[in-house]
Amino acid sequence: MVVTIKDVARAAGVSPSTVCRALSAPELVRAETRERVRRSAAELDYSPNRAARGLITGRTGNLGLVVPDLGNPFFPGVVKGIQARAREADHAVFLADTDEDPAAEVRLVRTLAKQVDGLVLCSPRMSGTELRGFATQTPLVLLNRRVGRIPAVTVDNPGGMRQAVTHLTALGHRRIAYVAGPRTSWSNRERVRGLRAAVAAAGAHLAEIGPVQPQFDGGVAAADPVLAAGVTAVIAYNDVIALGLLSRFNARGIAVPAEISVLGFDDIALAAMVHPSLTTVGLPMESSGRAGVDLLLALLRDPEGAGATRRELGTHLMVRASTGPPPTD
Amino acid sequence: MVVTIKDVARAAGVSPSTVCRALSAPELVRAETRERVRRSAAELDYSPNRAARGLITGRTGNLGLVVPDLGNPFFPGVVKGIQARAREADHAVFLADTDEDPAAEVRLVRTLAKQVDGLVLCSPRMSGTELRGFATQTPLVLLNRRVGRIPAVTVDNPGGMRQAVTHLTALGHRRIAYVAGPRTSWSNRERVRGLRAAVAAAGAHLAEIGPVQPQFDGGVAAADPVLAAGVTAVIAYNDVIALGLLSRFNARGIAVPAEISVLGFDDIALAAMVHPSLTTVGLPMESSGRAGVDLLLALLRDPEGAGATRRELGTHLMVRASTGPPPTD
DNA sequence: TTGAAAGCGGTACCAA
DNA sequence: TTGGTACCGCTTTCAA
Repeated sequence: MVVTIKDVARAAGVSPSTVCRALSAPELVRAETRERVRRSAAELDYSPNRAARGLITGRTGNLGLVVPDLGNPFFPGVVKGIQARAREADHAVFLADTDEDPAAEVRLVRTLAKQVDGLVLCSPRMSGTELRGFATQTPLVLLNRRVGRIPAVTVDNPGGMRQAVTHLTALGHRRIAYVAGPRTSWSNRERVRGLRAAVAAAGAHLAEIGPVQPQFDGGVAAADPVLAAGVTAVIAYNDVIALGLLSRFNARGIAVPAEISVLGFDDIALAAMVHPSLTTVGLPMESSGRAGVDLLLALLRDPEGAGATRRELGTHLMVRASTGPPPTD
Repeated sequence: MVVTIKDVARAAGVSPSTVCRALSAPELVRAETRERVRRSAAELDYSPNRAARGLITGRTGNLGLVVPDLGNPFFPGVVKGIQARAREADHAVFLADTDEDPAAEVRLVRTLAKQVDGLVLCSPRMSGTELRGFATQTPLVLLNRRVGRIPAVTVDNPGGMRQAVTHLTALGHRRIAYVAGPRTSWSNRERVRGLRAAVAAAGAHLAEIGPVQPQFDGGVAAADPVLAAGVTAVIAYNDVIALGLLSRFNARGIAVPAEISVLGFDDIALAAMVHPSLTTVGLPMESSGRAGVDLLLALLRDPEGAGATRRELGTHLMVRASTGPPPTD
């Protein structure tokens, strides 16, 4: 059987109340008693049942994290940051993968909400209305999405696109393609917005392909339309799509970057491992996670949230081997 | 505020007991009352607090999952399988990443154990003694590790190595290198064992390199020693190491597979995406996860576990572009 | 078929 | 400084 507070109380010859105090408000207990209780607790290897505690304090010491798809190498980075920061603050993290299913997402949020102090929703797929509903019931922080006044951590997508376009136009590219991610993705909309502005400002020409699934196969499928568009460079919604492009170009014998330059977004670990290595816009994945937890903890301390409820983080271009000057023919 | 069973009871004009029954043992409630309760529950968007329920039933409907490092692309596959199977059985999954830290692993298991019905520990790093201790206190299933009689799901590592060696020797290779993973890894020990036997049976020669970190950089570091060993083929502990090998070979201008064949282990999604695509021993990652949950659920139903407590799953060789005949000079 | 009451493992208040 | 008691949200006897 699991050891409870009563077992410790009996072993130490005190009441459960005293055990509770000795462990969570030591200054209220006589030093001698405190020590006795602590020894008993240690001997019995006691640790309080957080769920039971949460029932009365309203605080479980647990955070919930919901992500759409752990298979997308972008998310593990965020998860790492969140876990690290949460652990520093002595909170455990419960993680749920929704498998890109908005309905499952709603169910999981509902289930999790009861057992945690607050939730971090990473790139949530559910509707803004649903999100607003949850936000009124439970402390909530969004990552990579903005909905009303819900606390959120985002990255500067337009700024990233600006850097990407500056890089390409400096190399001499004038005709650029974009392979779009899901229409429902907030990040995709932001990236398109920034891209159009940057391309227009540079007086270059933009060909928009897609949307495609933000996966390897999406990139494979987009490769031929990209070539048909007669561009000298292509920017993908994310790195995974870019890898699909590279693969298909390779299969068709198209040299990268000699014949076409390829640029990704996210800087997943993989981007540096493939050949040619992928030029990409790096996002601060771990920092995003940490910032999300910081916002959530602040929200828990001060539920009315007079403090900052928004964070926007910068991006940085990682120039690698997949981009170069356009062909000179 | 969150809606509780009392709110539903009040709305439906019945007692909390009746609400409880109407939702979890419908046959005990008159049809008319049952409907009234259900409508009220739906209107108020009520869902029971699983932690509170767990306090009394001893069943939370939650499973805990502990993995060493989500950044290793091997684990998300397993996690997917576990989540899918758990969801079918109406269980939520709480996932903790230990960041490869055995001490953190112990802490997390202890914290999680109180809030879940049982735990799946994926490739646990803690000592066998500690594992045995936990196993007596809480329902536990191990993935990729065998310790005493603790229920476990493993894959046939020696069998996978046999397939790999058969493939290489059939191509004509006689001198093969192995880049080893961590000495503490149960899987690595099993793979080495199978490999030595298979190489000996084929009358070939084996050069053992490492151990190295099971990461990209580990593979990069191992590449030069592999070449120095004068082999015509190399098998890596896992795909990530193999990718590091490919990268370094490429940088040194060594053609794969013309000059040396490279073979991985795991079949992470990435293996098919790189160029040249990676021949590798595929493990049933999702099935492992599902099987783990199955074992755990069986254990919960029948704690004495008269049933099967072990599952070993098969492996399958994925022949791709990174292996070919040895150079003919 | 339904309700009242006890209790799961804790914490918090009040009184001693 | 300590113990008794009530209660968090829910389930489960036991009676009615």
